[in-house]
Amino acid sequence: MPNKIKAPVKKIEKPIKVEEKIEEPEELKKKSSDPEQPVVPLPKGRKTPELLRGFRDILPDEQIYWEILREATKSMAETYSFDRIDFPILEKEELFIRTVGKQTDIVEKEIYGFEDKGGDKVVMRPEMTASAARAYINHGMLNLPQPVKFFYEGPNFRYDRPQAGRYRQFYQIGFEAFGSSEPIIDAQIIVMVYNLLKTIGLETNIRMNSIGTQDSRQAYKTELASYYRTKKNQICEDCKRRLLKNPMRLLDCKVEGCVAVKADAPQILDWLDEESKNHFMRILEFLDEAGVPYTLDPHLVRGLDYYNRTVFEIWTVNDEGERAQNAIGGGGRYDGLVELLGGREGTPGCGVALGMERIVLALKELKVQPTAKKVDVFFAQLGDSARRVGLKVFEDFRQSGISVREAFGKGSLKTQLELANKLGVLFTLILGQKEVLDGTIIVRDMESGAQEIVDASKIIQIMKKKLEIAKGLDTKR
RNA sequence: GCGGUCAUAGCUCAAUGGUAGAGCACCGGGUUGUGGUCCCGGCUACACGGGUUCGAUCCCCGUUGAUCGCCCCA
Repeated sequence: MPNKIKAPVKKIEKPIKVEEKIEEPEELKKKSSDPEQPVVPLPKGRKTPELLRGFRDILPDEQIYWEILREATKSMAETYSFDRIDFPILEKEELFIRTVGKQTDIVEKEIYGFEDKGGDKVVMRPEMTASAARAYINHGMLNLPQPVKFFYEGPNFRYDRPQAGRYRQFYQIGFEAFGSSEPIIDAQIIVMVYNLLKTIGLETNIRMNSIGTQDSRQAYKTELASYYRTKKNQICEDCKRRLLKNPMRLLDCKVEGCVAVKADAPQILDWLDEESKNHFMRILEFLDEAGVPYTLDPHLVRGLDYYNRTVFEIWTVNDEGERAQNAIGGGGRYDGLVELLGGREGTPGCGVALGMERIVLALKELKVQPTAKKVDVFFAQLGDSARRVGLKVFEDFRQSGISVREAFGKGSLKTQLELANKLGVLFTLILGQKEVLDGTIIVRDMESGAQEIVDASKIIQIMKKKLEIAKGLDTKR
């Protein structure tokens, strides 16, 4: 506790330092750092540090879309009983090597990692499902009523080449359910996400596939590879590489020759074990029932090692643009994950991750126009005495719940009215020297320009009444 | 990691081998304390480095960044 009291005291000193910085940047640099160390000169002509590649600021203009998404997520999570959980950004490297897979691109070349001062190999998380499983085990959640369902939201990091909707720091929303292998769980997650996106205005299609169990998948891979080996002279260079590294990816190739070869390739669905096949059929039945549009995509393979059985991706429909066709989300079942991390044997799980910037991008492209929040009242002031009184009046308004804005930093009334106009407020309150002395406030109706002088002590009630009347007339507000 | 395209003010875009303009935005003004129109003024840019040239924003090379595609993924 004593620490908490001390902290603000220190902070008070800070603004003074900031001012010094503005006046004498060179001086301060020398003082603040080690005097032995020469000041590193900034590159010529570049006064401002630049954004790191693949990183971005999410500006106020865009926040509305993020808010819409977060709000919808929260309410959807509530109705489907997913509880909020947050994980640290830094995790042990081991966590992802064991789960995502050492051979995957994510781990092989996209990890932001370093050794910390204690010698631990740490990484900035490239995804969150592994953390979810880790948390499930760490906190003994196997003792809770199953399934245990969480949702989370936060940044992930992958050192990848930036592209539209792809950043090195990207935000995901995830839903995970541990402890049930019922196909209804898979279906419910898909239905929920589909509806979540629908409520914010995005029409999607789910691409569905099942990759069976480890064993059945392995058998299929072998079969597929041997099929392709016989056609080796007909496929492209990339595919020759895929054949060695990741045979399932062969089915993704768009090169003409390869497409022809693909037509006769063995299909994974034919290689599924009975149980997986059943599981998959049940899910599809549920989706049919729920009216979720989906497409079977036998070529869909997810890049993370922990998946088994169900895999799916969420795509926006009606993407006429030339943009890279990016899935806005993906997920699947990961029945071996918990066990892989040392949890109880056979603990099943299923989840989904949504790419937030991709959703925001889609919202923007589909011209989903978020309605800006309306402000009802603008508070204008003139002169110091008005400011002093105004601060209090403004606070009264805030507490009364009336949406109000101010510009105490501005001097002229003209400027303040301009601002009020831009905000589209219904009324502007004007408080000047004269009004302070008289104990009054001017209320200006912004539509008509009519003004009225009212008793300052009753201003809140008066405005409440006026707003009620004004809004009653204009149903749009 | 590989390939294509691109890089002029905060934004959208001009012009030019002799160092740059507009619109919007922003700030100020059009006499004392009144917005939505109008008028006036101000601010801010040739991504960075090197080469060719008497001289480069413009031509060439490199770097960085953006964008599109491959790979992969959210």
